[in-house]
Amino acid sequence: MSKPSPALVDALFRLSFVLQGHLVRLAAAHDLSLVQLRLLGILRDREPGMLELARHLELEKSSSSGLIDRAEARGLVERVPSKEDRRAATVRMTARGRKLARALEDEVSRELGALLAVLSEPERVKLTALVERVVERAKPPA
Amino acid sequence: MSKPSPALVDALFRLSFVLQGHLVRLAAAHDLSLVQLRLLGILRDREPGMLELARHLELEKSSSSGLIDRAEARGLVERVPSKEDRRAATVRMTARGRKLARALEDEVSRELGALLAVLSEPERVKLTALVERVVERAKPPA
DNA sequence: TCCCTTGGTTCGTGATAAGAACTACTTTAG
DNA sequence: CTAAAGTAGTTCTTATCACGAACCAAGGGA
Repeated sequence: MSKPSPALVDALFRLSFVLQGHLVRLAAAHDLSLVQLRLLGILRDREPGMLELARHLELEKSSSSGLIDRAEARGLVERVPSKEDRRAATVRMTARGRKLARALEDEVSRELGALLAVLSEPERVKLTALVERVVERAKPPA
Repeated sequence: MSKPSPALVDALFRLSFVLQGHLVRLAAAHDLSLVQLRLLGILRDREPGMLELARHLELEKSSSSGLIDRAEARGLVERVPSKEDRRAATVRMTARGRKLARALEDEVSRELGALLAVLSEPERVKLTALVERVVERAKPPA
């Protein structure tokens, strides 16, 4: 359980604030909250029910209900009633939502690209590998 | 302006969500919001005025006013009237706030330590260097 | 001195999250 | 087959928190 160096802890948190800051600003530019942005990210490759969605976003189901209300009102997602279970519905992105998600993804990677330009390609590869191993370890608890 | 690989973008954002998630949970365990946590972080080595503080936190001055109200009510910080300018006051951490900040810092680095244990010491050093260069570049725009 | 700027606070409003209560459907135990 | 228990979602009330506009002093020229 050797403590990591303060420099590393500090650098990582600074990085995380920088990244989140970018996300928040970019989302805001499209009138989205950070949670709505995460929602779009999640729906990119999933079509979860409310409950599952709430779990992903770490929200109460009542909160995600409201979240989807708002997103649906803006035409970004739609509730799809389940055929098998008449209580359930899944949430799916609309074409409009998908387009917005794609645009955001683009802007994000453009901005991040500017930051990462300080590193050489081999360095970026190395960084990718290191970070992936760390986040990998973070998954299990979830 | 070469786009970074999606894998890297993805890994970095995943990491940033993991880190922020830790912060949020830890802060919540002490009944603090993320912003209050950042406040403590900022006050560790500064004694800013309201306006300067708002800038650091990217809040409106009215918001930081309320923020400090709440933190002050909990005895974590105090407003120190400026001697030179009778309008102004600076915000300073109290002993109680400092103690809490220290405890949080400890918990944070303990949790992060568990994550970073997947890397060897040389790898951590490498990671530190890479991340520092990236965040360094992020500073200027601020 | 008069006016403009600056540091802060107050107040009203809006967004969002939690939790409890409720509806409707499914599943399970007898 | 039916009653009881569980599950998926919604609704409603409440609390937090951020913003913006209005406001109050107190500085600082000209």
